[in-house]
Formats: sequence, structure tokens, C-alpha cells
Amino acid sequence: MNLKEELANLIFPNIKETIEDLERRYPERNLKEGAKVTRFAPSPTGFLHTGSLFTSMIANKIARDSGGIFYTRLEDTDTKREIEGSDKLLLKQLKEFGIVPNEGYFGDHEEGIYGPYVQSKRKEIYETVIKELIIRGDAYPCFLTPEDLEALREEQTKNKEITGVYGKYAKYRDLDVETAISWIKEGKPYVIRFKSRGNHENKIKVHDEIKGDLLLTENDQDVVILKSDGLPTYHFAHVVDDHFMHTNLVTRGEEWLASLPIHIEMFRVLGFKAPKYAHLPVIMKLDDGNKRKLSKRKDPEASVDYFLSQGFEPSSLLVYLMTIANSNYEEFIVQTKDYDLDHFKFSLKKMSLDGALFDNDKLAFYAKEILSKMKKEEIAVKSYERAKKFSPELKEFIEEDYSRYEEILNIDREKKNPRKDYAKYSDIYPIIKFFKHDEYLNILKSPLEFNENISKSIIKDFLAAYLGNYALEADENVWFQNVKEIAVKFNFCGDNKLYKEDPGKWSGNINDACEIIRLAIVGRKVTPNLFAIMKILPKDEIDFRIKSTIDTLN
RNA sequence: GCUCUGUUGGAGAAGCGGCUUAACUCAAUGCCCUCUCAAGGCAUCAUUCAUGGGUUCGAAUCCCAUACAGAGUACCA
Repeated sequence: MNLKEELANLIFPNIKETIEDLERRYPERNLKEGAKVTRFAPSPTGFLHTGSLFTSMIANKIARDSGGIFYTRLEDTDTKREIEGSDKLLLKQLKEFGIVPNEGYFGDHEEGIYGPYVQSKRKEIYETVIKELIIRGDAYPCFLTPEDLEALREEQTKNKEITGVYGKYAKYRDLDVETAISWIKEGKPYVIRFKSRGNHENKIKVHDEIKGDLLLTENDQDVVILKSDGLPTYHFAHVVDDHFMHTNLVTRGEEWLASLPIHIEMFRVLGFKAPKYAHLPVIMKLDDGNKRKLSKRKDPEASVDYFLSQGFEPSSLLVYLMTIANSNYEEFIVQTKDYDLDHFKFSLKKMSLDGALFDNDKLAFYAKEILSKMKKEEIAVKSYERAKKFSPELKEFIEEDYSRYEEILNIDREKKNPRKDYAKYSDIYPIIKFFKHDEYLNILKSPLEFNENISKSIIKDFLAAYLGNYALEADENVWFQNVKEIAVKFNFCGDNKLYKEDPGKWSGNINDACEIIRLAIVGRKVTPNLFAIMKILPKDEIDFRIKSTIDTLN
């Protein structure tokens, strides 16, 4: 046994397998030509970030479109930042957006033969690879302390050099193995670093599926691959996991682009075939005139939880995100009126190179668009489900009379250009609550804002004449003619053009007459179609409301 | 500081050497329609593609410099 083997055995006494064994354990996936294997690999450090949703939506889409696999992997190697329970939450929220992996970590269980899909459970796999790397001389124990590193950085900064552990600064890379062995036996703390053969004077050509051919600086840093807590760093875990899980397209945030040379070098040294990469732009936000990454601390939109609790239909966020991902998706929508993401052909090549500003207005536009296109049955069910969790008042309202609720939602819905009152489910109740008797009583507590140019007595008499005489049996036209006939008796003008010629001649125009009825029945000046509302309200309720209004005028 | 990567209207962007008087979408504004609102229809909104040079008969498109922005620079991911 040579010294390097001795060192490797000292560090990993329990590891008996080799990389070759692992290759046999995790054979090539049997997929059709062109099938993409993608993944979403979150860290359990909080709720789902909007950027993560964006990334996973794309990864999922690519895998599905190509007949491949989309899987999830938990990257829980940072025990300090880990937040209890966030792993389950992440997967649950992903599911609410209809993103369900084909295999991997599901929050409560794992599926698939390439597991474990939780990094903390893959220790022996990393150790197996590192052990071999040590034997080959491509990795070594490093005894630099945090203080040493600090001092080194300071010196390098002072000398305007590139900071880090590389070249002559990689103090322990060529330490003789015997010394290393004895130090480890003494219990000296250490990490394992990858021994880079690169030179930062060299440029390497890399290809990114979005950004195209790129010239990056070759890596020469001896990065840490195994931390002193025995867990791997991201860089190493990425290389090992994506290799043995046979990811062939890595989709990740742009912030990883800078470390791509490290990954490429590791894949090469290990003799693994590197996957393709797509570094996705990061969603930004304007702050004081400067663009910056959406921040969970500063921006509510950074958390997917915000959209869910606000009551956005999950698919509408997805549609919006897809318009950022591929702006030609908007043209697709205009042409097809089809909001089903499955029908759209996504292309990495069409992605923008830099991060888009999150646009709440545009989200609202698509959100309204999508809710307005839903069948009344669907929006009723979905809003009811949400109300059960977030809105006790709406829940109660719905349960009073479910079919009435559907009818209310259906006002001006079943036509080519439906109303767009709601951007989110939480917009529903405030708009429709006036249907409730008690809510109407509430509204009446403050005076109704009748047009001050019309005398109270005219309003009162007009309402009294209208009371009980609604003409709701036939269509809207008949209803309106009826309103007009009665209004004309009180000197309201039935013809707007005529009214405009000399407003002084009239009590008001027909709009004013309608406003009086609207205020009496709904209590607001702005409502959906009055005829439709009156059709839904019981006749005695309408009677009650008109009488009550007349009473307030006395 | 250093290393990368970007920069087309208020926002998302198309365009990738002549077909561009810069598409399309959101926002904004105005008009029309109209019982209010929403929706819808119509129209307006970049003489110019960060700036300055260059190449070319011709540049948003190619080259160079500058400016600005973003990312990375951890025993975090």
C-alpha cells in the first residue's frame, strides 16, 4: 500500500467501494434520444423563492417536452442555515403550482433508483469519490484555519491579487503525505480540497444553452470539496450527484456561471461527462433606480408564499413567469387564446440574457385574464377551496347558497369578452359581499352618496315608483326600458344626446336614474351589471333595500 | 479591488448587416361604445437602439474604447 492509499484509508476507513462500483449501482438512464434529465435542487433554508419557482418551472417544462425526467434533490449540506420543516414546505408549494417531479425527493418520501435524493444521506458516495481522488493525488487534506484564510485574503487584497487558495497560496497541496498522516492522527482539523491543475491566465471556452459560447477564466482555485463537518460543498456535490443521477441538462441561476470552470474541471478530472448547462437570468426588482435581485427580505414578491396567500391562481403566476422566460409566449397567447403552458413550445435559445424586472401590473393582467376565462364551476370550486383556508367570511357566504355563488361569479362571464373583476381569489369577496343582507345593513350605516344635483324628493318618489316594478322576467332590454319609462315620469332624460344639449331642463339623465337604483340596491356607485344583480337577489330583498333607502331619505 | 457577463421606450421584449418610417405584450393617455365599472374597439406613446470612435455603398445589428448595471470573489448554496 502506498502512502496516498494509507492517507485515504486513514480518512475514510469505512469506505470499501470504488467509483466503478458506483457507476454500476447507478447505470445510464434508458431514455429516448434527446430526452432531457433536469432537476430542481433546493436548499431547505426557507419557503420557495419566486426565482426557484421560475427555474423549476423551466426545468420541468424542458424535461416533459423532451420526454425526459425531472427530479428533485435536497441540498441540505449547510446545516447552519437549515430551517426546520422548510424542505417539506418547498415541495408542497411546488406542487401547488402543479410542478410534480418524476422522481426524487417529495418532502415526505423518495422515489427512484438514483437515490438517496437527500445530500446528507449520500455521505458514503461523496467519500467514495474523494477517497479515490486522494489516492490519485487530485485531492488533499488542507490544514489552513479560518484565521489563516482570513490573513491570506487580507494580504492578497493588499497586493491586488486574486484572493483564494491557489498556486503558491495552496500551502498544503504538496505537503508530504507522511506529515499529513501524522497531523491527522494527532487530530489536527482539516478540510479536503480539490487539487486544481488550472491556470487563471488561461481562458476556457464553455457553452451555455442560453448565453451561447463563453470565454471564462480557467479555474486554479483549490476549492474545498469536503468541509470539516464531513459534508461536501455545493461544487463537489453538484458534480457527483448530477453525474450519478445522470442529469444531462443543469438549469440553475446565473449566479453559478462564475463557478462553472470549477465544475468543468472536476468533471474532467473525474473522467465524467459534463452535462449541458443553462444559466437562467435572475428576476430583478427596481430599488432606488438600481436593479437588484428579488430579495426575500425586502420584496414580498420574492416569496411564492406571498402569491399563494394573496390568492393568486397559481397558474397565472406561471403564465406570467413564462412570458418572462420566452417573450414569444405572449404572441402565442394572442394568437391561440390558450393559457395551457403544455401547449407552448419553450426554447432556451429565446431566453433573455439578463434578468427581467418583476412586473406586478403584468402579472395582474394575466391573472385577471385567466380568472375571467374560467368556467363558473371551476372558479367557484377553487375560490371555495381557498376560502376554507384564508377567508372565513367568503366561506360562510358560499355555504349559505352555493348555486347563488356560482350565479354571482357568472355575471358577464359566459361571453366572448368576459368581465375582469378579479385578479386573485381574494378580490372576490369585497366585490360581491353586498349580496348579503347583513352586509347591506352595514353599508346603510353611512349615508348613500346620491348625486347632490338631484333633489331628495325626486329620488324618493322615483324609488317609490320603481318599488315592486322591476321587469326582471324577460331580458335586459325589457328591464332597461322599464327603468326608462319610470324615470321619464320624473323628468329624467332618456336620451343622452338630448340631455347634453340642455342638462338644466331635466332632473338628470338615465344614467343618474340607474345610479339611484344602483345605490339603493347595492349601496355603491360601481358594480357589475345591475340587471344581473337584480336577477340574483330575491325580490323581497330588493323590496327591502329600496324601502330602506327611501326611509333613509326621510 | 479583482474576474466574468450584460446594456433596444415607463416594464417584458422582437430584431442579429439593406425587407425597420424598430414587431408584439403590459402600463399610461385620449376618443368611441355604454345604466356605473370592467371588458371591448380605435388612436397616441423610442427620429432611434448606453456614449464616443471605427469598418461598410449601407450599422440597433460587425470591431474598439469609455460609461453604467448585474453576478461571482466562503469550510453558503
